[in-house]
Amino acid sequence: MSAKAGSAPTIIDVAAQAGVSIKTVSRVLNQEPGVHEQTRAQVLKVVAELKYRPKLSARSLAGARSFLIGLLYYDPSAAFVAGVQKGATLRCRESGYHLVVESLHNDAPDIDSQVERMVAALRPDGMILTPPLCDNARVLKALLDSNTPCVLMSPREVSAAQPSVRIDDVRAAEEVTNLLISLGHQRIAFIKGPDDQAASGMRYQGFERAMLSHGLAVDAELVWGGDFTFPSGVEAAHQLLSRRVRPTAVFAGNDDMALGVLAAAQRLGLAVPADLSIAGFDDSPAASLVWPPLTTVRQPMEEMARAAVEMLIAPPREPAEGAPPPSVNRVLPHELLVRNSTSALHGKGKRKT
Amino acid sequence: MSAKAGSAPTIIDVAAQAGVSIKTVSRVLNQEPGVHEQTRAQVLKVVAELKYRPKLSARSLAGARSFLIGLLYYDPSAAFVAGVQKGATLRCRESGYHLVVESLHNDAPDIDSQVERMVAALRPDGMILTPPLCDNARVLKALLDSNTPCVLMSPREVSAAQPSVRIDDVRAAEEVTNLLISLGHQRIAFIKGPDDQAASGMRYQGFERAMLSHGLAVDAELVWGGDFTFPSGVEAAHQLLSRRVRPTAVFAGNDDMALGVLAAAQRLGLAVPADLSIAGFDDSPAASLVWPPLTTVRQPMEEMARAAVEMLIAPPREPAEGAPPPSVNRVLPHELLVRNSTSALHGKGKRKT
DNA sequence: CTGAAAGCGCTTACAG
DNA sequence: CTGAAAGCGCTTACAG
Repeated sequence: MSAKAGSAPTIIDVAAQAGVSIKTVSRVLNQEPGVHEQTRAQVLKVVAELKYRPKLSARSLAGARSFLIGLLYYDPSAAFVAGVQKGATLRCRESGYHLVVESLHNDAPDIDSQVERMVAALRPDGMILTPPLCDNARVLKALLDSNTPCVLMSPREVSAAQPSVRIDDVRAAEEVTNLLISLGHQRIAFIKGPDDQAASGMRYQGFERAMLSHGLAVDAELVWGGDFTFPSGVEAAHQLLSRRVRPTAVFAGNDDMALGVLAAAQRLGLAVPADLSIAGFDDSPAASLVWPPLTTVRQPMEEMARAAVEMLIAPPREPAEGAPPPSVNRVLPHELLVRNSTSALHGKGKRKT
Repeated sequence: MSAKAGSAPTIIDVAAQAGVSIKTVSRVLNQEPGVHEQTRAQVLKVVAELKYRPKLSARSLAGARSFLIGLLYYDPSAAFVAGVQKGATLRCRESGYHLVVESLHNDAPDIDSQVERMVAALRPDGMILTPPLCDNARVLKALLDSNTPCVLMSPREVSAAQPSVRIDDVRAAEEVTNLLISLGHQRIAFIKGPDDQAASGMRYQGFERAMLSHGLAVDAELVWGGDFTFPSGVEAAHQLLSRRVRPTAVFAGNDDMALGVLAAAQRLGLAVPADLSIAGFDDSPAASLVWPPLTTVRQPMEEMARAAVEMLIAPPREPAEGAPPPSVNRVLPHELLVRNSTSALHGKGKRKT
């Protein structure tokens, strides 16, 4: 009564061996209620003996779920994606799901068709979008049309209709700025990211808010528009450091640009942080691979990805009586990493706030 | 005769609309020979009109292929994985395949069971393994037992029985060393990677070979054992730079360690490359995000991944009469990137070789 | 608490 | 060059 040699056991083999119907085996495997405890134990025993593993394609074809979660990403945010992917695959594994990744080009003219083809073939139970794809209207429309649930990671706009996971970029940028101010810095330069990235504006907002709340003016001469790349950080540094009165600190909207500032400063013979404090944002791998290591903000990528997967595989149910409705827009705590690229201005020490 | 509103069209809808049997539709879609050109055109037209997309789960269940390629990776090699993943997903898309990724911990006690579960559920048509998983005996055995074809990327050992893709690490390390020697350096230090990583030994071999072939001795005092991490590069630098006669150049077995040397040198007040030349290996993202940018070796990750996918979806057929058998162990060309972290020794200029 | 039947949407032999 | 039938291995209603 055992499986034919050579081919993997099927649910029929398990049912026969356990002396039950395949429906009962299915119930046990899917943790459906209403199976006698003894029956359940017996089925589980046979499953273990036979090393039976339900075939995803059969489950997917017959049922309403595919046990597949899709992850769409666009290369530039590679460091961002690494953490996301780790958290997502681990969380998927815990629930018998699998992660299918797809690398897209944000500017591809047929990007919607690429997405449409992917979901039509795979029928994933959900999709995770990372920036800048999570702000791409054509991608979002293709997903909406195909009725695929998705969670956006750090999207530009948050709406009740669209589940998302993010950190509070404004608050985090405010904290970085407060740190610099508390170190005695007043002429603080800011390097913005590109306008088409959601984080750019939010981080600038946080910078501005902190400056104003400390009665410090935001000098337009000390705000430079970069594009989140290393070379644009180098250029920004050359511009900002040639001002009549030089800034004593530079806060770059992301680490790559901060690294550009660091490289430029070192090339110009400036000591960091003695002559210039530098802060970034993201805690990219390189941030701790330079000297001095960069003061920056860490986003909990893994945890954010886990949260995203959870929202997809266990869609929020009707909240219990009186319980608060589960939020579809989650904000996870970030972490301010104070490292050696920032220090007190001219030995003035920590200023009272 | 059109598909029921709301649900996606099936092969039956296409067949009805085109006035042929589903078998003929299947033939056209799978590019099987022996379909009248007019029939083919008609089917294709209806497919386009209906936006019909075959469902992967149905094809997979009925047929011998799953159209899924698995990518197994272990975090530390994150930078390596990014390129691999991009190449793999793009190549997969060209052939209607999809990439399922799984993040594993190389030391997990149940790693073989994790792999076994994954392949049993997914039945991928092939698997790509990156270091160090491609050298993990338990992973390889689990895959062999399940009869899943796999391609190893840069494995420690190459065998005719096991398809692989890699670069010539020995030759590349030799070239880096030759570069340093041609710049006039003679006291060249080398930082090895950990013994359990295949690349460590090969890169050291290349270093040694180049030194010996130029009549230069490999001074045991100038060889340090690191572990491919940034801190181990820092430590190596402190050790190597405190030797009675200091090295004028350091060749680190990978970029992370080279970055550690760079950071340590800068902290010690040494000018790079004027006082010390530094070379790495891998062209990690950070290698060009520091000042000076690192001289290093680029592995063509994307191309390697594309090659791996190809070996998996189009298994080598019987070679044509007289044609050379397609190699299952491909070696792709690397690229020596000479950047600013290396320069001629004390202005001695390029020495004739 | 349990099961017999139908069906998901394709491909595989097989036949003509 | 084309098609009718069976079947892949599960889940879904439905019935008891």
